[in-house]
Parts: sequence; C-alpha cells; structure tokens
Amino acid sequence: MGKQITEMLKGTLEGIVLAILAGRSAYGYEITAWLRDQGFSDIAEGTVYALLIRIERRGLVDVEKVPSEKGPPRKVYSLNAQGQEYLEEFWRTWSFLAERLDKLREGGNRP
Amino acid sequence: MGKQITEMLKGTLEGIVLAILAGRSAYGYEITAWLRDQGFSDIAEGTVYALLIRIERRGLVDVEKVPSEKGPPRKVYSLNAQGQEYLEEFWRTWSFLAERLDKLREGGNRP
DNA sequence: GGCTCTACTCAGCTTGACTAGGTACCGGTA
DNA sequence: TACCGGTACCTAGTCAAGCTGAGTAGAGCC
Repeated sequence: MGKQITEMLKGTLEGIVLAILAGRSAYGYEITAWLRDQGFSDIAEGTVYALLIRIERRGLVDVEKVPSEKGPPRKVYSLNAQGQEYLEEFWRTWSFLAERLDKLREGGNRP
Repeated sequence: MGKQITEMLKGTLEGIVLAILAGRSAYGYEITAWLRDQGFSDIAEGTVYALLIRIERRGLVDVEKVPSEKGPPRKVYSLNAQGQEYLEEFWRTWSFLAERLDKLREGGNRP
C-alpha cells in the first residue's frame, strides 16, 4: 500500500476504531493487531495509542484498567453514549463522501 | 456538515479533483464551484488552488493558460499519463478502505 | 542473564485542509 | 467618474492527525 492510504486514514481511522469498539470493547494492542490482520499493515502502533488517548480525552469512550496474564495491565476501551452518537455522525459523513466518490468513479463528473 | 469531513477530505480531495480532471479539463474556479454544487459546501477556494498547484508540481497534470471573456486568464488543468496512473492507484486505495468500512458498518467487526 | 512477546507512551516530523486575507480584470450602474 | 459584484487566481500562517523512532516494563522461556 502506497502513501495515499496514510492521508486517507486521517479522519477515517478514528471512525474505524470507534466502529470496532461499537462491536465490543478492546484494548490498544488488540486493536492494532486486528487492523494489521485486516490489511492495514502499515498502521503504526503509536498512531493507534495516540488516537485512543484522543478519543478518551473527548469523552467518546470509557476506560477500564484490566490486569493481563502476560505483560503490563491493559487499558480496555468501550464506546459510551457520546461515542455512539459521534460514530453515527461519522457514518453519515462517510456515506456522503462515499456516495460522491462512487458517482465520480462511474463517470458522473460533469463539472 | 461537521468537522469530520475536513479530516476525511485529506487524501480524498486530491483524488476527487483528479477524477474530475479525468472526465475533462477544467480550471480552479470551475472546480471549486462544481464541488460546492455537489454538496461540499465548505471547501475553501484556497484549498482547491493549493491542491492544484501541488498536483501540478508533482507532474500529474498539464496546464494551459486560456484567456477569459470576463476576468483574468484561466489556468486550465488536464490529467496526463502520470496523473492517470496515480488516479488508478487512488481508486485501488479507496476501494480497499471502502470495502473494510462497509464490512465494519455491517457489524463484521471481530477484533 | 538474555530473548521474545505483550502493552503502553512520547517527542518531533510531515502532509494537507482551513483561515483570512490579497491582487486583478471586466461590466453595469449611480 | 466611481464604485460595486462577479470572475479568477494566489499566499502566509494555523491546526489536526498519522508516521518515525525511539523508550519503559512485566511475564515466560532457554
């Protein structure tokens, strides 16, 4: 994957992580691993942690510290009501964009 | 439209403009007006011009100065071979992202 | 002790959209 | 003549967010 994905992820990665947390709660390392598994192979670990801290500060998620069998304690994140609302807004914005892109791709560009 | 679109446009606006230019050549003012018309109501004029200069510097477009009946001469941009290639790469990246987002939206999130 | 896997954190860099202006040409009107 | 309003382009500075490249630490294994 080239450099285009890096810029495209700005704004969408946040939505992706929130969408993951809408399914079930998770912690940073787990999310990073899952993203890598899904083909987002060059997402840096630091990026995910920074994002998590950001959405925590914005009050979109709740955090709980859970001891791990192996390694340091995990910070488990779960989506709260405000986060749910924000995620819905994200999907609306995404749909808007995706719709227009699809039209453009099919040659509907009549500027 | 909220602030989410601003971040989401990073990386995609470039593709959008290139896709427009794949349809036919156009100039900045025209592209801005068309984007506004399509619902991208808060895209700043300056953003489009900056983007056009950027893709010109990268050699993705050819430029021709055409006199206008009203106002200063237009800088008409058209996609060249390199731009076409870059656009195809953009569509591949976009598809990758859109596919994963769609899955996530339908609850396919199993981290 | 050294290695690997787990798990989180941080400083500094880069990209790209936004803000908030500015320049300049033209036609119409008071 | 003077001054708008529409057309058309450009620029300096700000901010958000992902990346780089580190660092810290605990647990288990050889």
